[in-house]
Amino acid sequence: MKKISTRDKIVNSAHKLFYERGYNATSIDDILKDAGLNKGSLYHLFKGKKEVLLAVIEERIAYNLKQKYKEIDTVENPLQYLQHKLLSTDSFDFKHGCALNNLVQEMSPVDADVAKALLKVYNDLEHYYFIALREASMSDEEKKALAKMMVATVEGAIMAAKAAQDKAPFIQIVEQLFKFLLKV
Amino acid sequence: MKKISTRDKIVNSAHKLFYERGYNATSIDDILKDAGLNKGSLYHLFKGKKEVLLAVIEERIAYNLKQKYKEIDTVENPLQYLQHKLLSTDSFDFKHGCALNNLVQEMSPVDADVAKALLKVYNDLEHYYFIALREASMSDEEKKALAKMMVATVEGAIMAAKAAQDKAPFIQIVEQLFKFLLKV
DNA sequence: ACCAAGTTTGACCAATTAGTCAAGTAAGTT
DNA sequence: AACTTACTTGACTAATTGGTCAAACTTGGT
Repeated sequence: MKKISTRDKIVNSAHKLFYERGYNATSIDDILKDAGLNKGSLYHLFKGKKEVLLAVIEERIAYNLKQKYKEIDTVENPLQYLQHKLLSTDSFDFKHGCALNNLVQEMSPVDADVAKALLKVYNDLEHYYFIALREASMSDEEKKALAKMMVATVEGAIMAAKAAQDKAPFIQIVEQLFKFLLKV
Repeated sequence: MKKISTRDKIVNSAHKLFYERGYNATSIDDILKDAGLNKGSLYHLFKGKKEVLLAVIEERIAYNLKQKYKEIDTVENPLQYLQHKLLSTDSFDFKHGCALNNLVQEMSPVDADVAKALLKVYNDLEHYYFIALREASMSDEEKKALAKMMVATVEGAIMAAKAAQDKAPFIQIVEQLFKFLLKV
């Protein structure tokens, strides 16, 4: 039974609620209620709601991505590893989609600071896909372009699942994508 | 100088603002201010904010999609036509992304009625891509799966452009996708 | 002109929003 | 014990939220 710092309680609750409801639809009071804290504690630690969001992006979303793909450059068959990671059952929550994607949609056009933080994570994501292509016989430029497309397809697949509120489209699209990759 | 009905003024303003800011971030007062109308007019014509959203989805987003792709089953080279439509400069606003996608992200997990209306449009979108594949030498099942993947890739490309707040990633990904399609 | 239906006006309401702050408590340092 | 710093409490504010409604205005039919 380790005790969780006040800061972590806030960032955890904010992460969860921003993911499930979106940034605008989550109030500070919602976060505090979920975390079991009072208002002053939050404003003692953060300048405001936006700073909480930046912490969520940098300390949770970026971190989770790193945890998910950190082994990809040591693994034997990285493309297969990637496919397996994507299709493993708890890979993502089809109902709420991709935490990164969700925030990009909602926030990137609206706030430059947030957009910058999100773009950094997005670039990391593309980089992991680039590494997954290291065995492929093509130039680095081509790998980069292909990785970009793969990320787009997977993110689009998550969105398709969200539109249908059903995981099936996601699986179908990812399988189609990898069927494709084998041909090239 | 034709005069626009009150209803159309509301739906137009709502469509624009929902697209630019999102549903939750747009207040009824914002819509009314943009439309130059008073509160009672809106509540005379609509039950509430959600009904305005449903009108936007069914009368604007679905309609615009239809307008964009209605010629695709008569055109000579439908795949090339699709590519051209996607890459034509005013095809979409990279800053705000895809109106359909945006609403799916924000609303589908939260409201079943809205999710249903959005899914219908999403299925139409996939159907247009399916038609664009009519010349391809494969079974209808394969075409359907491929069309699904193409939609996902294009939607993901829009999201990549939104993340970067720059149209370039979108163009790159769409080009990569069609380069791919030629190989198969 | 008269009437009834459709439409518009804008003040009003209760609830919620992000953010403030003076007062209190806990925890370490000497 | 005395003192200082870090943290927590929760009442408060000003603004905004979606929604209501009685009164006023248009409009078209007779």
